[in-house]
Amino acid sequence: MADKVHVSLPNGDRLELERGATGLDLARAVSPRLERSAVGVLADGKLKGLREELPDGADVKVLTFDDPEGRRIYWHTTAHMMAQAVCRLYPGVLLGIGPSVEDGFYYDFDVTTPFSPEDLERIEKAMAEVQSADYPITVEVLDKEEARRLFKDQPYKLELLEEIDDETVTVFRQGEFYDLCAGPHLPSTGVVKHFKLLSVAGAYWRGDEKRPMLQRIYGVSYPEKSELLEHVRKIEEARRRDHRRLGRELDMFSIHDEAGAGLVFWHPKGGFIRETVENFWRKEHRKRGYDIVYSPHIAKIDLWKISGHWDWYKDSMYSPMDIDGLEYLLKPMNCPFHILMYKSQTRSYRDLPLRWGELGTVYRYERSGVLHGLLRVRGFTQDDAHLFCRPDQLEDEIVGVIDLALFMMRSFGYSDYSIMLSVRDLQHKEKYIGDDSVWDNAESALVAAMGRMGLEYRIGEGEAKFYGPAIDITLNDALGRGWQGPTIQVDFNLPERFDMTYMGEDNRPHRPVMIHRTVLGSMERFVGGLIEHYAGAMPMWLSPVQVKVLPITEKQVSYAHRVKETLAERGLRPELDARNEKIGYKIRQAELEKVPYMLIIGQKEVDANMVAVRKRHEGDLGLMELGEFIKRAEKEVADHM
RNA sequence: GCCGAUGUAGCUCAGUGGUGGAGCGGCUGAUUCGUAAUCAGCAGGUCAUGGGUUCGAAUCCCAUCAUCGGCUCCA
Repeated sequence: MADKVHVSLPNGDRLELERGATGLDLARAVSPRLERSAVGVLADGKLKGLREELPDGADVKVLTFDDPEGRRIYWHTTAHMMAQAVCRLYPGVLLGIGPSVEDGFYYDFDVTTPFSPEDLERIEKAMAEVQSADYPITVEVLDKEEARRLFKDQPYKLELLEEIDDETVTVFRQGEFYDLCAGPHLPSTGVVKHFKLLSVAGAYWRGDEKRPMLQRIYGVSYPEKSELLEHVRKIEEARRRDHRRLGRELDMFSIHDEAGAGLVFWHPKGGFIRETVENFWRKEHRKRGYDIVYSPHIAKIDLWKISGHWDWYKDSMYSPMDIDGLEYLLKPMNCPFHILMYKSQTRSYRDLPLRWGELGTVYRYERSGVLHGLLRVRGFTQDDAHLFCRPDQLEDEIVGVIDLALFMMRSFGYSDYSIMLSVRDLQHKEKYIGDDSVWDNAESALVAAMGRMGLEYRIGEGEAKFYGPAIDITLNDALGRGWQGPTIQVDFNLPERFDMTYMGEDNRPHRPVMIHRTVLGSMERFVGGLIEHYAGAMPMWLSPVQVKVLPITEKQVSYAHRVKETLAERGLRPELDARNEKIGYKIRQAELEKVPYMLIIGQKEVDANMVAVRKRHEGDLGLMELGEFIKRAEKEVADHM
């Protein structure tokens, strides 16, 4: 047997190492820097720890914290360190699971008394001891019987153990701590440099609300202190942008105990934003061949029995109300109404496609614990639309919807998004309604549509609902956070249930395809998202107040008033602050209100018949003719800046 | 709905069993001021709601409602 092994690096280089060489040896051979920053290895696509032996002939990549997989190893080990600390402080604690997540890690514990924020500090201190002890992290392979004995006092671990198919399992040890874990992990606990525990919350064991509630501690860790500080700064930035806070401070909306949780009151300023969004939405839909319809807020329960919603979603619908001895429901969605309208006359193949949009207000019962500002409410207005088309029109319609969706996103300043196509699980075709060929055609129409538009997307196999494939777009906002954006859902079910038809060229009835789609989601959620995206500083076209006219003393008030009138006549939205306050005070207030422009009017401006322009966040732009400022402002409005 | 925390003036918060406070905001007055807070005075509270313990409750106990962080859920 040769005493050397060879591995290939990502850049194509081949490297010769002693047989038995580990990832750590490899990193050392490449560079001292890599040796310091290495956290794991990807060998032929499989994650390995740095202490594991490298297979001969493998394609290997040394992972650092900068690789997503490397980060996960780093965080996973930090989770173990936290568990070790918790075990030291709370003897008898039962361990749940402790994985890495998107931006950090957590570990679930079953403890008699829940953790308090002060406990987190104690646990951090104990973690620091684990860190400085720099325990080597070792792995051993046990057969299940040995593992059962090892974890005899850890019922949650025993449960996990029974679900593992292999005959053997791996256990990772660091100091006195050991955990059932697939790994991999860092070579020792000293590798983790900077960590912080962020929050504690209840979480059901295995996410099942019928199982015990465990205490989950979330945390994050980084190799560099500056990265940890940046992480904390980002959390604070998110707090600063919270639409609930900004919504109150900027007088946009309110929610009242007296009226009920999850029910939104739009104040004039928030109402303005919503109105502007809605008007823009209507105009764009008209341009693209949509008709706009209206439907009632309540209807007989039978309608939702036919649609199937009553069976599926009874628990999140409000109780029926009795009207003349018949049961009526507050509508949780608009689609049955649009279907009734469709069926109000015989449709010809020549009528299709029909595109009907509605800003439809719906009510859904959301459990009390999930309500959240504008983002999760009990009454909301969907920017709903239903398209009814022939199967051969599906692809074109999908292209049209995606194009509209992306146009709308761009118009509101979202340039970063990702797309998912949800299709059937081919292993379980029986779960889906509709013929195979209908599904095949629809799925390939969606694929073709995205191909035509040159879009990149992920495929979510088995993610489709039982009634049809879908396209979902996730937006990333200014902080890089994901938001649910446009959704496009093909539906084979409702046309069937309502027996919708159109007369074909062959003079026989055919089944139309139905597409549900929303581009903004709901007005509540969308405006809430906009507030956070722009941190409350809305662009000109969406700003309820665009210009604050600020006279320096009483002497300039009448001139300032004329300036304001002129702006208003040009269709801009000015406000005059003629209060008896110093100019610094008025400016400060206008800045806090996030008004895009301030026009400061002193004696100098009156004498010169000019205005001094100040831009939000930027400061003094100097003197301008009023006409010049108006041109600038109008351009900004038109460009959606 | 579940676990935990919280609820005091419009807002942010102090007040741990003995006569409810501050700053900001509001109102009034003075000041007439040049790019992020002028000064003074005044008003403003069923201490979330309901019950209980106590001579006495913002404070201790119970219930309810709501909010916050998560979990679960989201047609």
